[in-house]
Formats: sequence, structure tokens, C-alpha cells
Amino acid sequence: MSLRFALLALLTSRPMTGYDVSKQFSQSVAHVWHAPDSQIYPELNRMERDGLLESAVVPWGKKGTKKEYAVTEAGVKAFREWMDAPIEIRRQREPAYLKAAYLEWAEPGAARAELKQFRDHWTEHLAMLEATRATLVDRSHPTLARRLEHYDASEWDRIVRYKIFAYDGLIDQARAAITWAERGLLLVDELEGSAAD
Amino acid sequence: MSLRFALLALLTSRPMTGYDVSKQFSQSVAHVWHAPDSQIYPELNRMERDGLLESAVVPWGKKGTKKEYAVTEAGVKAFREWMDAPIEIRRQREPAYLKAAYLEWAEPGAARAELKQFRDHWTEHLAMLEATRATLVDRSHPTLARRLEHYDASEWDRIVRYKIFAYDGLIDQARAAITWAERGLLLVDELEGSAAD
DNA sequence: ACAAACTACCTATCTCTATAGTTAGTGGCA
DNA sequence: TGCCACTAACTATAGAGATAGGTAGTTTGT
Repeated sequence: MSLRFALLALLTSRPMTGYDVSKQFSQSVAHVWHAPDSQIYPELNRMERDGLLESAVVPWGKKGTKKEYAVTEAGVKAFREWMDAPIEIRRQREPAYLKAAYLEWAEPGAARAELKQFRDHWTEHLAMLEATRATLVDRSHPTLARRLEHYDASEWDRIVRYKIFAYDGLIDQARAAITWAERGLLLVDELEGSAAD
Repeated sequence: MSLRFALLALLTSRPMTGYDVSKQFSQSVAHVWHAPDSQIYPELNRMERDGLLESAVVPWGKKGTKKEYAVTEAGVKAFREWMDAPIEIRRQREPAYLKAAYLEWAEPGAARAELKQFRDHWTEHLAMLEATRATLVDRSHPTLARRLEHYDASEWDRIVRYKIFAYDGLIDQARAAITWAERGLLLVDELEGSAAD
């Protein structure tokens, strides 16, 4: 159900085609709620069917057309209602931590490789989050810039700071994951005897 | 797919009935991979069909019977293979952070309520994780105690420390979530004007 | 003139999850 | 003797999500 609201969140910045949505999505909302385009297109259709979006067919080149979606009043209302409703608490589902708890079953080499892979993934992810955070701070983030156009300048700080707050939380998570993986690598060295590799 | 391996992990400690599994599960592996019993029973059946488990029918009372599952050699092999394979990286799916990024749309009261709910959930979760961690440190955790029986005492430290390592990671996550929510509450006060409630 | 890369928009299928039930026997106690 | 909580083991169904495709037009570079 959150996909629907992630899409509404994005579309409140400006009307977009499905293709725009799927491109912009991966650079913003997906940091917090990932979805592939095979989920995005059908969901946009369903949202239109449910009256949350309306679409206009726009010509594209000589023969091509594209469909631009805009949030309706009902869509804004649904989004506000979701924002005011209690959040769903996600259940724990962490394959990395599951494996960590049973690391005595792994080959030491495989244990090290997994922890490194995990650390590297989060290191990369952290860099991306920090880069995105920087574009929020200086307001160069394209979706944010378009969003601020609808508001009075006196509101800008408030809007931007909530987005930075969300990214700060994600950055903390990423840092914690990296620290944890590094502690894990030291632990494997200690328990399995350190091996060069 | 991880559910299968979460179940194998649990069943390597000792053979269990489906009911035992679903009870023990919620006190151990579920901290890292949640699943309701409506997923556990069918998955146990499928694992038996696939040769990872074998079951014995055990009498229970006068007429009742129960089915006790034990991990087969193929099951142990599959578990080891999964342990040595690279981990799947989970995609971000965090409704709380999604909402946080768009908090300018929420009523200030609703924003506060959500952050409090989030903080309280994680505070409770943290207490449970710390309590479980303590039972690992003193080795009074029932599943751990049964597990250690299969190993030589010289191996105990290694096994226990990996489990503590996993819980340390979860505890860090919980603490980070609480700190983040508290920062969020201060931010709402600053941006929306503080309201007593 | 043509290829390659990009824009645009899906579809199909399978698995995984969530939610909400059902059926039946056991053990204790009032 | 009857009731209730617990043990035991599912089932049914809908929706979400992952993976892997497909088709058609456009733009850009050579």
C-alpha cells in the first residue's frame, strides 16, 4: 500500500508521465521505498481508476503519445489522510542479520566475503545518500526545486528540513550497518584465526 | 526464500513439531526474520517434500498425534550452502522514513503522534532485544542451550559470540531509530511551534 | 541511411506475505 | 460434567513484490 503513497508524494511535486515517474522515483522516493517500473505502471493505472490521479495524453514526436499524470483533489486528500494515519510498523526481515547469527556454520572465507560485501554495499549507499542530502541542503535537487515552486518562500525551510531529517535517519542507518560489518570482520579474524586475502 | 533457512537454522538446534517451531520462532529467529504460523506450516511441508526435513509422527495424549520434524543431511547441506552464498541485499522499504520526508503534509499533532509511536515501538523492541542478548551472554536462552549440547565446550564461545554479534547489530539499529525519532520530535516542535499534549 | 541508445508503456508469471479464518484433541479446574 | 485455555495443524484468499520479458516510437551520431 505504501507504493501508492510514495507515488503520490512524488507526483505532488509536479505532473509527470509514467516514464518520468519511474526515472525520478529511483533518484528520490526509492531511497526510502524501492519499486521497479513493472510495479509503477500498473499502480499508476489503478490510481487513475480510483480517482487519485488524472491523465492527459500528450503528443510526443510525429506519431508517439505519452500520458501525463496529475494528482487530483481526491489524491491530495488521500495523501493527507495517509500522512495523518498511524504508520505501519515493518516486521524485521534482515537476511544479513539472520546469517550473522549463525556464522559458525559458514566457511571463514565466506563469512569474511559476506561481511565485506555488506559493508561495501552500505558504503556505496551511504555515499549516494550523502550526495543526495547535499543537493537538498543547497536546494539543487531537481524534484525538490519543482516542489518548492508551489510554496511561499517562507515555507521552504520547513519543507527542506523534513527531507533532510529523513535522509539523516537513513544516513545513520547506513553508518551503523558499516560499523557493524567492520566489527564483524574483526570478530571473524579473532574467532577463526586471521587469514590474508 | 530466507524463511526456509530461518526454519533450518532453528531446527538445527533440535527436532521440533510445527507448533514448537512456531512458538520458538517468535522468541528467537523472528527477531531477525518474522513469519506468522500460516507461513511456517506450509513451508515445513514443502521442506519435507524437498527432502530438507523428515518427520516422525509422535503420539500425543490418547488420540492425538503430532509431527516432529528433523533436519536431514540434505537439509544441513542446503543450510551450509546458503550460509556460504552471497547475501541478498534488501531494498529499502521504510514507511516511517517515507512519511518523515513529507512531514510538511501532516497535521503537527499527527506528526508528533507518529514519531512517538515509532519511538515507543522501538523502545519496547530494544528492551526485548537487550533481554534476549542477556540470555545469550549467560547462556540461559533455551534454544541456545539445546544447540550447544551438540558441540564440544571448546566451540561454545564461538557460537555464542556470533549470536551476540547479530543482536548487537539489531540493538544498534533500535537505538538509532529511537534517537532519530527523538530528533524528529524536537524538529516538529521547532518548526510547528511546540504544543503541550 | 542506418544503428544504437533512449523514451514510453506495458504483460506474464511466480513467489512471498498478510490476514483471517477452521478443525480437533488435551489438561485442568470448578 | 462442562467449560476454557492451550496445543496442534492447517486452509483460503487476496494482494504485494520480484524477475524477466515484450513492443513501438524517437533522437543522436556516423
